[in-house]
Amino acid sequence: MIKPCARSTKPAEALLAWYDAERRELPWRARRGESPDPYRVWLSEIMLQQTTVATVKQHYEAFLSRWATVEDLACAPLDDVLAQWAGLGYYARARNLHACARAVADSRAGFPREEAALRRLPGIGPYTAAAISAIVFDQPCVAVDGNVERVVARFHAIGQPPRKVAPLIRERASALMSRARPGDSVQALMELGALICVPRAPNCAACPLSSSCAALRLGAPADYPARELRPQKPRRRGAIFILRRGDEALLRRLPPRGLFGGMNAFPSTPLTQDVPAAEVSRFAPCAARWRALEQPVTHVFTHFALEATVFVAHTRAKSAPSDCRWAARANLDKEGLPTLMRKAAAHAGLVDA
DNA sequence: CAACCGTGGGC
DNA sequence: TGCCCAAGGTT
Repeated sequence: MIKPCARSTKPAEALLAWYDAERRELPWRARRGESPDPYRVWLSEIMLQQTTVATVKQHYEAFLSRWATVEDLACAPLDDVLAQWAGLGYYARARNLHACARAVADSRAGFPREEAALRRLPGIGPYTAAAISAIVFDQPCVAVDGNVERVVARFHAIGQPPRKVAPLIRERASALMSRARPGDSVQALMELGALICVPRAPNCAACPLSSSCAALRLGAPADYPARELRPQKPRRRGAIFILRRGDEALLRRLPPRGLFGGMNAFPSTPLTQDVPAAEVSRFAPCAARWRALEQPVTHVFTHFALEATVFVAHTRAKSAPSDCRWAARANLDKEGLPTLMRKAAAHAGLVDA
């Protein structure tokens, strides 16, 4: 923590007062006067990585009721955790979540308090380590997420993209925190970014920091933070192969890592490569009378857009290619599918959209 | 360290 | 519609 000069105390206090009055009740947030549960906060922080509060709310309660403690989660089979995670995206998070639960449960000491110790656990990076240490254990850690970057960049009218001036952002964020209440200070900064200092049209009239905000003084709060140049998103083509055996079994292939790593998936062309229609057939899992569905499925990932033709075929063969396995059609929902694969299954009339 | 890794919603 | 953004981490 940076020792504050007298002038920086004021915005920090104003921010805390605003937070005390306006904070949302969230499923993972301790109520006033109650102490936070490390497991609940950790689980929420992992889910919230690059994921909106609205989306997390749809998955959080079900996850928590299925595994109420970190020990419960540690005992669960990884496949169950991945299935429960289906639809949330960034599936490496689920594998790291499970590995982290096992590490914490094995330690017999619960979650560590210190930022450095938290940082060593799988799936916990700089932001999450600081957030957990501050929120759960009220340690004076500075957690810088996208919200905090935006609030600080505006408050100080910082012209460079946040990634290029990370140490400065961190120092300025620290100056906006109260030494007396680190956990609430961290949450207050993020809450301000989520509710008031929002990306497009910030509600400066309702902002507790407006009287000292440099970007507002310049008349252009929405111009901060500076945007990074983004390369254009490539468009890729490919195919997804759904092989049916009678009415009850479907062929699956589980990518070991990378895109959809560990997740239930149908055989496909390598989706991270562009495969023109004329070349997709050589990626079919076996020879069969493949029928292409009329409309391709489209799906937009973070770093590329995909248009995939869905092929369907029937077989009576009981054997499966070495890297594939047969799985019951009835288990599709229970086992969980990534959204792209769910789209393909829905296209083929196998599940509801 | 830049690339990779999902998904949904807002405008 | 296409782009931006969301409580980022890993390699």
